Amino acid sequence: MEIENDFQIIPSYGVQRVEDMLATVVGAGYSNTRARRAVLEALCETGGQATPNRLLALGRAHHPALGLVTVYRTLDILHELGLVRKLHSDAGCHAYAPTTHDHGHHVICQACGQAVEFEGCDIAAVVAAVETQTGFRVQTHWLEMFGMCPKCRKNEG
Amino acid sequence: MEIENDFQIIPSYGVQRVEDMLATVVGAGYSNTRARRAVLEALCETGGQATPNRLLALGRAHHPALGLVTVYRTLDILHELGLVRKLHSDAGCHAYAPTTHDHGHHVICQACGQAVEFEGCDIAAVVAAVETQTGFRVQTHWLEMFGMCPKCRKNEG
DNA sequence: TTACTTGCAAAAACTTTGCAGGCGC
DNA sequence: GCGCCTGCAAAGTTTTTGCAAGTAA
Repeated sequence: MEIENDFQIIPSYGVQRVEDMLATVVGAGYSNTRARRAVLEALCETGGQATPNRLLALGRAHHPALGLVTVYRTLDILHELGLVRKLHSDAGCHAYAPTTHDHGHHVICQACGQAVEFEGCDIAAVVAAVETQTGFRVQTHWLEMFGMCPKCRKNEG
Repeated sequence: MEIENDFQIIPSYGVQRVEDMLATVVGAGYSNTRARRAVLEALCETGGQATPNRLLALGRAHHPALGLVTVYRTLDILHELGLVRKLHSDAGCHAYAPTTHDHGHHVICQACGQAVEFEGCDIAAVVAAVETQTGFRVQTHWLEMFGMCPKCRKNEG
């Protein structure tokens, strides 16, 4: 199996490839344009998350005329198709990360910002406890973890 | 025990009272001002969450000259003192909710927007699985649930 | 009285909308 | 060539900053 880039800690959880995402976009009836390819390429070079502004900077390496508006519009499409998720933190809620699993949540490195999706979030017991405690009926949830990625832990000794 | 308002589903998880929050603010060395009391009162009238703009509208009932900037600055202080948390959702990340527990997360009604804090989020097993899966060392996490509150479920029959 | 606070105005940051021209198919 | 797509400009939102006047202690 081919390693895509530095950020790929565990191959099976690596960054989704540009071609796969592009195929989904085209399959949904959208055109294969230079600007959209540039955004997808940028997204795959980010280490797991990026703000629209950062995607613009990275994308311009592939397509110098790329505009910020197009980044936003492309992210809308990718979100609609389930190819990206929005990440949230107290530091800001402007980052997007590529999706790699059906029911995915992210763990984010507090040192370098790398975001990796994990699977198997089994919190049924917690949900049941909350329903009993509050009387709510829980329909969906949202979970994010923050810590240190393997690389940053190694660099800290 | 006195019921504070409509939004208090379970007494022990009810809205924190203005006086308690004010005592904490004053104890931290901040002045007891009319504007700050107005924001605290607004916060306790919201049903568990509100945006700065909504707090401004509610707060002006108590202090007509209240300005939006002061709402933001007061929220900063309350956040620093751990008295409010920021809520996040795909719909937007502009809402704040009063804190009622040490390690709190919120469950939010998708119909009326009410937010209630719950305690006892035991996700140690999930954290351990994520650490094994990704190689990250998880330091903190963040969890939010979405569903229907008792009142809205009743209204839907 | 003194220092902290406030509210206005303005700026900054982020996101969306309108539109004429360009590009994919 | 037709119609989707793009990028610029401008507008709309949300949040922060500067500052003179006001208020708590």
